[in-house]
Amino acid sequence: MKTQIEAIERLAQFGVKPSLQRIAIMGYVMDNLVHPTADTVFSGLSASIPTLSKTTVYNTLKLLARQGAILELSIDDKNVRYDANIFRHAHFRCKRCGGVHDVPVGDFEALTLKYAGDLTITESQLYYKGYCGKCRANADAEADEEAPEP
Amino acid sequence: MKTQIEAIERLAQFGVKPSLQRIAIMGYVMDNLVHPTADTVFSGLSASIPTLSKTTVYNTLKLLARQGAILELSIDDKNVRYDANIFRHAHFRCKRCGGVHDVPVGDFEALTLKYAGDLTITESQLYYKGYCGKCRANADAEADEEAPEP
DNA sequence: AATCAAAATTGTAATAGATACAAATTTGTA
DNA sequence: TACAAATTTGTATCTATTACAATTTTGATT
Repeated sequence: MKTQIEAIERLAQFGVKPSLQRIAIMGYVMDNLVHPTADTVFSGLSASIPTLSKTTVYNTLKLLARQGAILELSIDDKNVRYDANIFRHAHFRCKRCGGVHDVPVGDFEALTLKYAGDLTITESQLYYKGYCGKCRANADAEADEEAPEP
Repeated sequence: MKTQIEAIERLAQFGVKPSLQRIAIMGYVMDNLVHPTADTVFSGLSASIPTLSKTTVYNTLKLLARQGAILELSIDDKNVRYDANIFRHAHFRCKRCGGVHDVPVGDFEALTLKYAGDLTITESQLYYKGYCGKCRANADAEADEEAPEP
């Protein structure tokens, strides 16, 4: 982990007491900005921390999200995904391969401060869905196979 | 169901062949704009259609969403929710009671037409999270009990 | 250093939403 | 009426997540 110190700092910044496991989990999410699931985090760390429990990973990720140290994404129907990039940005999910990508959005900020009736808004997420370049190409190729154009 | 004809029309509009079950499911989602889950739809219909299978409900809702006749919301970590209101609007989820509400958003439109690199965007959803009025009040009351102010 | 309570971690068992799949039924057409 | 295609059903299964009790670690106090 190249950001161990940063992980500890991030924990401190959001009021989370640093333990071996918490530092490792925070560090993993900061190092792997591919929106990992709890299972991915567990798999990635269990080699270096053989005693690590999956429950700890689940609990810690939820704790970190609750404290605001990471983002919890619900863009994936199946798995909750986590993101250490807490700067305002949107997410895209390919409906074919399931890959989740960051999408910078300029005026997202304008939409996030709204107050709607008696609802107190604490966070906001903008999700896009569609097809990534690779899957787009594959889908086109398959469509050609079904109805070949001479 | 007061919108049976509208349900059939909606199915036709999005290229879904009407069957007894599909009409009922489409109609239920149109009549109950509370973002029901598959289980809610099943419970709501199984009285009037005793033979209805839960698998049919899951499959049909997925089909309707795929065809664009309804929206599939992933705002709830636990359950997928469905919305027959296919006009552009945002959603709010209370982190305490789990209730999902509609939030009209004016310039959401501006964010949805973006094209990001090689990503082909087919849909976009804006989610807000926080506390609804009722839960906000309850949370405040509980906070007072813990640290009473004389 | 020794003690002890609080906090954190672990492991197992259970829950529940969703899906796979094959059998049964319905539909539409020849 | 016959028959293939489409739809529905029911059961079994999968898997992400949580509950919970036991164990371990931490940190303060003597």
